[in-house]
Amino acid sequence: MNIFEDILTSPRIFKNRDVLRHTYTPDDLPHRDEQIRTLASILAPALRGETPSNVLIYGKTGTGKTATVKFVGRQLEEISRKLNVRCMVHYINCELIDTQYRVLASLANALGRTVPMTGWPTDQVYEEVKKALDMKEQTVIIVLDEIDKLVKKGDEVLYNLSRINSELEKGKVSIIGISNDLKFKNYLDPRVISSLSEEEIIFPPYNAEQLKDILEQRAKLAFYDGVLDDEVIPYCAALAAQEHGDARKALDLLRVSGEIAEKENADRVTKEHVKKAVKKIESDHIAEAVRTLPTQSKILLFGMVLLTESGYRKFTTGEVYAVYKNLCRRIGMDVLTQRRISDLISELDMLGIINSIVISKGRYGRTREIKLDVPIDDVKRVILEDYRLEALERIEKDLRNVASLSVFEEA
DNA sequence: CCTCCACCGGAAAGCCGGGTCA
DNA sequence: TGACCCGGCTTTCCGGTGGAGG
Repeated sequence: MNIFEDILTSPRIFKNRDVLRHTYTPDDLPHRDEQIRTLASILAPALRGETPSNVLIYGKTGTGKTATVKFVGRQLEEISRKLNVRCMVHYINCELIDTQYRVLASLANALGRTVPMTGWPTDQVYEEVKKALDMKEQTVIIVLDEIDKLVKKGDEVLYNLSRINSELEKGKVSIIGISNDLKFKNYLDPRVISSLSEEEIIFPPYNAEQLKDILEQRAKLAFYDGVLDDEVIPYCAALAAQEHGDARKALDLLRVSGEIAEKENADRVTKEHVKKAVKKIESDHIAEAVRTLPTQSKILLFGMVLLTESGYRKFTTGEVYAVYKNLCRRIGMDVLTQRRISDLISELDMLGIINSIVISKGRYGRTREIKLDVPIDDVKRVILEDYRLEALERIEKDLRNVASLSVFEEA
C-alpha cells in the first residue's frame, strides 16, 4: 500500500490545527468585549485626525492582551482605508526588538524608508522616522508588546517616542504598551510614565466558564465535527483555570491532546488523551528548562541523577557537592564553591526540577534535603545532549561497574 | 537546658565581557 | 582609543540556627 494512502485513510482529527496556536488571531474574542470597546474608543480619535491617547495594557500571560490589540488594530486599519484616513498600526514585539535603534529602524522600514538594521547613528534614524511621518501626514499607532523587556535596557526610546509628537508638523504618533509585569513602571522616569499611561486597561484572568467558551469557539474551527468527547473541553478549561486562567495554556492542552489522539490513530479525542497531554507538556517544559541550564548547573544536576540512580532517594547539599566536585575534576571543569552551589540548588528548586527543603538533623547539622522529582532518564538524556558534557557518559559507565559510591570518597 | 553540627543565606567585594562616551 | 560603567556571576567572610544528643 502506498504510504500516503495509509495516512489519508487514517482517522482525521484536525480540520485546521493552526487555529489552536497562539499566533492565530480569531475573528471574535469571547469575554473581552469590554476591553475591546474601551480600546476602540481610545483609538477612535485617530479617524478624526486627532492624536489618540497613549495606553498601557496590563494582564497576565494568556489573558488575551495581544490578541485584543491585534484585533482592534486590524479593524482600525480596515475602516481607515474605507474612510481614506492615513492611519496604521505598527506592532513590535520587544522581546525580539529590544533596543532603541531596532525599534526606530523597524518603524522607519514600516513607513517605507529603507534603513539598515544596523550601522546608522540612532538620531539619523529618528530624523528619518519623523520625516516619513510628516511627509505622509501619517498617524501611527505603535504597539510595544512586552514593553517591560524594552524598559530593562533603558527608557530612552520611550522618552523619545512619547515626546515625538511635539516635534512633528503633520504626523501623529501614539503608543500602546503591553506588559504582564505590573511593577515595570518602577524602572521608568516619572515623566515617561505620565505620558505613557494616559489610559490604562487591565485584562483579568479568565475563569473556567470563559475558557470553555474560548475553547469551544476554536474547537469548532480546529477539529472535525464530533471527534471531541463531551468532557474534553470542560476538562481542559478546568485544568487551565486552576493555573491563573491562562487561555494559551488551555489551547495548548487541547491541541496537544488532539495530536496525541492523532498519533495513536484514535478516531476521537478523550479525557485520557488530555491526561497524557498534561504529562507531555510538563515533561517538555522540564526538558526545555534543563536544556537551557548553565553548564555548571547541568553537572550538578547530573550528580543528583547519579545519586538517585544508585539508590539515594534523597540527599543533602554536602553529599551532592562532593559528587559534583568529583565530576568536575574528572571532566576538567572549574569547581565552584559550596556557597555558589547552594544558590544553584535553590535555582533548580525554583524551576521545579528538584524538591528541596531545609531540615535540621539535630546533632548532625542543618542542611537542605534534596529530592529529584522528575523522570531521571529524560533529564539525563537532555544533559548529555550538551557536547561539553559528553565525558559524563563515560564516567557514568565506569561507575556502574565500580561501586557507584566511590564518588563520595577523596574529598 | 545547653551544645554544637553542617550547613543556610546575607553582605560585600572581585572578576569579566560588553557597551558607552569623550 | 582608552577610561569608565554596568550587570551578571562568583568568591570570601561570617553571623545565624533547629533540634538530637548529652
